Amino acid sequence: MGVTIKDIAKETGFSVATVSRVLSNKVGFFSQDTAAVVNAAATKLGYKKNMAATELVTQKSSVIAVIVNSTKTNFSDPIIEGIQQKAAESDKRVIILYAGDHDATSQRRALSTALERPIAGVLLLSVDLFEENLQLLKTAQVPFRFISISFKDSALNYVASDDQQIGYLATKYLIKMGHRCIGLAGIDIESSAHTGKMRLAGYKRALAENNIPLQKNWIQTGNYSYEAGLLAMQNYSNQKCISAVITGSDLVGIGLLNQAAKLHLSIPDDLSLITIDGTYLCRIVQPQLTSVTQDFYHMGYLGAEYLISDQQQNAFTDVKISERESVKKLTL
Amino acid sequence: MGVTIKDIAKETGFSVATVSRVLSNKVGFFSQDTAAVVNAAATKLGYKKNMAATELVTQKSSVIAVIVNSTKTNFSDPIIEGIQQKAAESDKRVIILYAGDHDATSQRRALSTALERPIAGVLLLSVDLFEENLQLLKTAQVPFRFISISFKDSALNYVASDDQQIGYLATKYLIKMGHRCIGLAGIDIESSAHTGKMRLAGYKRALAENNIPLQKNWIQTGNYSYEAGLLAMQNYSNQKCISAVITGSDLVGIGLLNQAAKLHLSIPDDLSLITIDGTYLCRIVQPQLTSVTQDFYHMGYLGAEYLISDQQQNAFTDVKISERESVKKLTL
DNA sequence: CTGAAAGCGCTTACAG
DNA sequence: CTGAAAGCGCTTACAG
Repeated sequence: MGVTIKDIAKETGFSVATVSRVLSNKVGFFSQDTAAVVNAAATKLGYKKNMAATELVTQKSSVIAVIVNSTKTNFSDPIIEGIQQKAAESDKRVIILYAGDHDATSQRRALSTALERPIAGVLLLSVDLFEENLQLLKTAQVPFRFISISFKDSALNYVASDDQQIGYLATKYLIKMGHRCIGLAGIDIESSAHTGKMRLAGYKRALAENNIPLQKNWIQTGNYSYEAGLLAMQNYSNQKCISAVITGSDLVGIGLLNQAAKLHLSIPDDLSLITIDGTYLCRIVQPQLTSVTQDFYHMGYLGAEYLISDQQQNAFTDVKISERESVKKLTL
Repeated sequence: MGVTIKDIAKETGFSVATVSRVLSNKVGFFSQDTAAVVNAAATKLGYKKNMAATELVTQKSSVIAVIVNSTKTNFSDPIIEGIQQKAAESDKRVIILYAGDHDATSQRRALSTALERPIAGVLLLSVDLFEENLQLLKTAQVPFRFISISFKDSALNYVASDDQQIGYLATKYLIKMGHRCIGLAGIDIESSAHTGKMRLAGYKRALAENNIPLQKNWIQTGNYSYEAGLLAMQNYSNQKCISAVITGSDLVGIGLLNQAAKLHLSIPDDLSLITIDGTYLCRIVQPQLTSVTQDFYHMGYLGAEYLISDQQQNAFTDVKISERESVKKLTL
């Protein structure tokens, strides 16, 4: 339908080969005069290159497919920005595919959409791939890398935060602030959930190092959602000992915050809160939430960089404590 | 690199034509026996169709490109879900392109990425296209439609909320609740900003119908951001008359809410708030924000439907008042 | 510097 | 029901 190089060839009298050469700027293969004529014709006719054809013949593509969970969490945006930045620097394009919310069918659909055309690689943003879909990806002969999710077996490449360190840092910070009864809420520690288990391990390590015996019901598992936060706070409300809680995501933290208010508990006077993620949500609630902040932007940037340069090793991006208003220093 | 129909032809002894026919399920053009053999070989070899090639020859595509602003607003998710739903029903695929935040360059990059390959159409989610990029889109010979943004001139097709009605409904609701000094905050009413001007028009109409003379500083313009909300509240704080404010987005509403707290003003006791959008953010702040709620999911669904079926008319999706906790009934 | 030709992976009249 | 052949829009050795 659109105008093709054939049209330009006809218009200018040059062959399609020559037209192709100037349009794809194969320097040294055409004169400036020719270039001028061809380019003029191209803009005159409103030519737009059909990359699909180019990709077919060159057998390579400059598009990176990013698969994202349409999850309730909200940190994909800075990751994607980081990816876009790196992609722009490397002259790659990026397309984004939504993989639903832990739904095998829509996960497969997203993956197929990406894999059914030539692509430079795929980046998976905190998507927990079903086994069948992982196989699909592996057989595709396309480089891929996970972002914001890490794995036990290092067969799968990733760029993520060190979840053990996150759990450790959060706990140590709270201890430093004088807390000794510390909850951990809203994380998933089922067998396949590496993230939650690592955070738990870091939490336990910090506790152990400070000779604090872990009480069983300090841990309130959940799926990182707002509702999980609500529920966790409900469960903590009859444990008077607890003076601080680490929450698995900003939304969990906000859930605790709001449920606490309902219970007439004041944050941080009656209960301190430190949340994991540190997205903008921390700053739009009252009180603002202190957080272990992940460097999502850099995670995306680095993930794209590793994918593009075909590096094989994994990487952890930095995390840091962002002190805001939800943790109270206890003086004994 | 991957396995092609040629490989399957070789493997099975059939011609590529026959292989193609069974693989793309041209019923009636092959026997069940043949199909069985070919399909077996396909799965055995791990065949994956190269849609780029298919699109090249058939001159059509089943992918819809969705261009989104990587804006601070957060209503794209339900819109995209609606699009995905309709796309799945119609056997279309969807790819998403980020167009930056009102940045001409990254807008063009997103558009080019979409337009440089065969696509079924493009959907633009509240992206305010620069003139040059609009021209690019128009010359592409591809159907397109805007979502969540409407236009004065109906040359451009859209599915959106009726912004005039939004402004009108919000104002009327507040009046019904006994308010007569009503602010309007965080909207953009510059010359090119149709959305803001329509909301303002609705607001003015409701005021006029109730014989309320509009005071000039009731209107605090802004760019729909959290910061705009903060600033607007600051500006309202010396206008004791104002008893209620309509905010241009949920983030603006939250900005007002938090700035009010800083000023020791209690919502809704000292000031009522109704916000426009009604995303999940309204439910995770305290008090929960009453809103004029837009039907983003349906907006996406309908936008995709109109695009696919090539309808030319515009459409408004429903809006409704969701009563929560931020508006107080004034009894005179 | 330029053109004719082959080919990327697929589809589809046309002929059998 | 099946195959040979042309062609989608491009690129790139090869020859000049």
